[in-house]
Amino acid sequence: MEREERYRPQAIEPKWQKMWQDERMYFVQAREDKPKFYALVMFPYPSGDLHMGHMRNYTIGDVVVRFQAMRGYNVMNPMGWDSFGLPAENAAIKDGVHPAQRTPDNIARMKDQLYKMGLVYDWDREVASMSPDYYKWTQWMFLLMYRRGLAYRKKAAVWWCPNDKTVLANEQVVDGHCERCGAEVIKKDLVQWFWRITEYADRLLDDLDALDEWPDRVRTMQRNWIGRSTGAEIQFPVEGHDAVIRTFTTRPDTLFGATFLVLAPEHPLVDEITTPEQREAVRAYVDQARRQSDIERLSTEKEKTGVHTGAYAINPMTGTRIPVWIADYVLVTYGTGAIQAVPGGDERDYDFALKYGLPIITVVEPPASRVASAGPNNTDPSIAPVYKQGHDVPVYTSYEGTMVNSGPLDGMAPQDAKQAIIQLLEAEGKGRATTTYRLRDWLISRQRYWGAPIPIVYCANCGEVPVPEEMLPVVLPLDVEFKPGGESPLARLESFVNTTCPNCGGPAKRETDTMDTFVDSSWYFLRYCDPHNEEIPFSPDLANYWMPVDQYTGGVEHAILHLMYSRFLTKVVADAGLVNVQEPFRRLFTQGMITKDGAKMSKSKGNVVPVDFMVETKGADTARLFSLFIGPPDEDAEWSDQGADGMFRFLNRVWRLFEGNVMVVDETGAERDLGDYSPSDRDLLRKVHLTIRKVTNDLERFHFNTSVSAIMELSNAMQSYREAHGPETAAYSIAATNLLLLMAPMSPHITEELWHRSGGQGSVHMQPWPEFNEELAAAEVITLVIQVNGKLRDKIEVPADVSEDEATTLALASPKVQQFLDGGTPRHVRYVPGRLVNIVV
RNA sequence: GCCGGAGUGGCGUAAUGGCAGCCGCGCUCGACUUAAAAUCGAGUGGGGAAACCCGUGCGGGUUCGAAUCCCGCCUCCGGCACCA
Repeated sequence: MEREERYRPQAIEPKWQKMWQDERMYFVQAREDKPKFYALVMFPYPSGDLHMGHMRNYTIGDVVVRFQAMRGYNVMNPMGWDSFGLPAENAAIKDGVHPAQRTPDNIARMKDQLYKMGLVYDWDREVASMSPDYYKWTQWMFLLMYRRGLAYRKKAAVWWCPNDKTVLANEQVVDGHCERCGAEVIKKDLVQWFWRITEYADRLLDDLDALDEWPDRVRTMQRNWIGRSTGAEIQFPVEGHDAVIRTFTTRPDTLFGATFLVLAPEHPLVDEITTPEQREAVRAYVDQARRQSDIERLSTEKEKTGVHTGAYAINPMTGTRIPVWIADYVLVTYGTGAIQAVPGGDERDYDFALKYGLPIITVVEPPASRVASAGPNNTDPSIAPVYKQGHDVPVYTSYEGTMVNSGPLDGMAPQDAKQAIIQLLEAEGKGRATTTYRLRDWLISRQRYWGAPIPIVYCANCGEVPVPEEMLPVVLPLDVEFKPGGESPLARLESFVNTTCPNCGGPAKRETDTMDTFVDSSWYFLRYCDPHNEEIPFSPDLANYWMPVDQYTGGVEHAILHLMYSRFLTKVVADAGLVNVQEPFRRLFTQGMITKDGAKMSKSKGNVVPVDFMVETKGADTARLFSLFIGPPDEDAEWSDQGADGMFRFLNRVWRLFEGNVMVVDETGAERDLGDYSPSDRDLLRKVHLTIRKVTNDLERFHFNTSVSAIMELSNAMQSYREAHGPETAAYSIAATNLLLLMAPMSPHITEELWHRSGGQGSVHMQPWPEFNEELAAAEVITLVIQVNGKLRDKIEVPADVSEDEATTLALASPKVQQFLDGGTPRHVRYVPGRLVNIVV
């Protein structure tokens, strides 16, 4: 290599990018002679420009791909575009450029940026959700759902974003605000399309247990979101009416303590049972509840309020007449929208009972030990009974204790009483065991333009008719006025709306809502397996070969929405026999954000570090390596231009390690006897093999920051060796070869360049991953730490195979130890082989 | 309130029962240079002249030995939250 030539990434990176692309190095087919590895990074929304925050994600994915390919896997690494969605439509409204025009431009720009970062994809598998070739099959998925009874239309109170002028799924509402634009959402009664994800709630929950290569955080979030609780539904007849109020409770054992019922203000029976005397008060309360924003209403700080309907219900076990109230702390959307209030066993009911003077009965007597250990100042009713406002009956919510005042349940433990009362209720037809979920059905219709049309027509004769498969796709028309106005812009396009019924041929109207873009992204990983199939969404054989995704990488912000919808769709597709995996993503990695000036990079904040800038000034390898080195990849990290400069300096040092006549070797292991190496050769080879072990383990476990630091240590060792012995030794060649191989997945260009310059055959990326050699890594001399009373006092060099007796004798002979022994004898000596001697005096 | 996760030099971090601070940033000094940049070298937790002492959010505990394990707090981040 020319001595004077400097490292100029701009001169070498494009050359190798072109080579990887021209040689189709990462384009793959299903084959049986190699194990498969499906690597996937969440496909991006094509907003146009990528910054280093995005690049951390794609770099991680690329390292996985190149690493697993070197390890001999048949690696599929596809890329595509989540190209339907609101931002393009909103931009179109603002400046008149049609999304169908703008989006391909954005895709081209982003593709170029991915290319310049040296990211390698199988571009033959590229998909874009906006393409009719793709959304034809998204519509097919809708029909599959419809056929299986999982797609239905109903009028419901749904979340509406007044800014984006569309409905939102429950999952897209965060703290009462639109997940996308941040506007406060409101409730509207609308007829909408839903997918019955609740039917899969149990499977979605139970199968989480088997996803042991997912972060616990994500699994916990999904568990919370599904929110399964088991209990009982109990029927309370209303006095003087045919109506029966059904309540849901997780504590049916406390039924004998139910002294009133509470309905949500929106409960359908409210009007029917309210007495004339209470009509005015009830109406006022309902109005007031409706006017409140959900944020106000759901505040736990607020004092509980309610009003008596005037009606009474009968406690089915005691026969007691108990009043029926309405209160806004009961939610119409959860359980049955009605509860049995047990003030003695529930703090909310207790507060409510105290405020309105309702009766309180103790049904669970706590063990004396609990009361004693909680002490007199306890304020937590889940620990011990609490007497609020000096009332003589306490509230106590724990399961521990004995049933009292509960007829046949008296003396039982609450857990046993729970089973017993359910049996009694079921025997008498007054209730049943049941399970409820926090999870709601997935609202998939949107009143917006830039999405896949829902393939349904409405016929005056036949009613709701699914568009037959052979007539797909229902093409999204381009000549549309996309100003939103509360209904889909498609509704104003008569040429789209008016059609004929596929059933009877009579006049019909098309559904004008489009699908939530999360539908598009819930199955794209299946399409990648067989992206050009024109007959079916994907061939089951190919999907069965590639699925599941072995490594899925993306942002934790998708922990609930995208990841749960994808799991749901995969299960439905599996139930239909199209693929034989129940879970789409075997291993999940959620990477942290890169911040700049303490905030997420965004154009509006002006704190982005653009890809083009990084590539032009320091090169793709520096950008890649620094984004891996910046910190643990699952945590957020702050971008530092100075840190990136440091990484550029490191690559310059690596470059200079190859100055002079440095040759890489084909066999990366030792091809000579250990005895032929000098002691400093052996030291270098030891470092090489320790680094092979460290980097291999770290890349498997996604500890990229520590692999980079291990590689830096190796390069420092090579630098020292080179100064003493020059670069033309066998040991140095072996070190140089392994340095390039270990760095190749992370900094692919410089390694490819140096590999070729140093006589390497073929691409560095097609070489086998280096093997760790235990023998070469073994040390002949080790440093033994000597502690006195657990504190470091001395270090001695000893042969690696030193015996305990020898080590102990050497340690006791240390002058430092003698000083601390002060003439006495040690009380105790502990030897940890190969590590330390601890002397207790 | 409940459930997770995290608190270590000036900064990003490393060490998950055995040498606290690897690697890097920054900083200081030195070499090269007319000079600067680049590069290279030395140093860099605090105190102390040194021996040594102190030090991983706070308080206790287990252990020969604790950043790491246990108990009790504090702070920050994320999720859920009047969910019956």
